[in-house]
Amino acid sequence: MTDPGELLQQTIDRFWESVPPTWNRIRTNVRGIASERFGVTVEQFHILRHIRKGVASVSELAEAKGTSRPAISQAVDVLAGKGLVSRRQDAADRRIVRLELTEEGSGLLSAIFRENRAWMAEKLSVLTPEQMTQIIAALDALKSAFDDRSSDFSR
Amino acid sequence: MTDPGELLQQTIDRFWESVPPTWNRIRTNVRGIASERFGVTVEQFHILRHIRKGVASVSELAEAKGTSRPAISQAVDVLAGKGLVSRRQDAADRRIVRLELTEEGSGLLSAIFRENRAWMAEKLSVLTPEQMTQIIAALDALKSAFDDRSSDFSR
DNA sequence: AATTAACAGTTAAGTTACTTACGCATTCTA
DNA sequence: TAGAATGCGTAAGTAACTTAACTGTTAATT
Repeated sequence: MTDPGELLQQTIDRFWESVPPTWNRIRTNVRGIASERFGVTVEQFHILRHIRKGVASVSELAEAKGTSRPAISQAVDVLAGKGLVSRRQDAADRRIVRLELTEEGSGLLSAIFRENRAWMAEKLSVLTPEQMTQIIAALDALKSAFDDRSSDFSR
Repeated sequence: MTDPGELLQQTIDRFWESVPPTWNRIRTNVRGIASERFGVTVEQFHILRHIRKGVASVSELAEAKGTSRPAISQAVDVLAGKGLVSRRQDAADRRIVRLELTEEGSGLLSAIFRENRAWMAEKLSVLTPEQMTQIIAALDALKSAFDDRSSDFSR
């Protein structure tokens, strides 16, 4: 119907209209749950989340979160102090510190997610099944478009 | 095909898989442009963005950004010091400080957006027009689901 | 009309999460 | 085996936030 370039611009417009406020609300919800009920910050929550996803060394975490290694190192220090994360030297390469969630850390992360999911489910329940399947496909496409591996030939 | 509750859970899963990393990359791109080329932080960029959208008082900004009034007041102070934002007392209610972008602030915001849009356009160009229209509809639905006005009867 | 309450914004003091620069230990490489 | 590269941590400083307390302005109560 319209030319492809304009459609692209529209997509970008819609992204900037929709994603920041939506992400902001969800972040606020997580912050409330994480800090008021479990005494961790949103940033700490995100680190726990990445560790559980398998991003389990300081460098990988820094890369994934787009911050510096010292920032992660310090954050992990706090989390280790709270007993939520354990550091263990890698047997094969002793420079690497393998990060793992402790039982408590894992439980805490699950508890935060559980409460957040309940809240999100309530919000999303206004959508039709068709809208949901559309959202799933759209988010998948968006993620792949901005994925590091695509259109990066510098390695 | 599947029951509606499971579809909802899938939607939430996909949200958490896709939105944080995508938003993170875009934020990193904006940070690079804003800080290296224009000497402002991402947070300052977001405040400029909100002001241009018409969120033009300290309280409204705090509400929109989900932070405290002092945080905004301080950030605006920095932006005013850089000559990017002007404060003007509202004529009708002199408690209110009306915020406006200066010519320089407006130009800087546009310049950041221009560069970011070019980068986003390149990334999104791998998508088909069908995927783009789908993304537009999906983001719209997502935004409306998490909008403040829906399912909030406390006013 | 005077007093009180509510509101908009700022200031102050302290905290958290980040940054860069540097150092240490370990592993890879020439 | 020396030197470079890698992974992590420490140190010092900065940016952005928090809560508490304050000023000035408007609205509400009586």
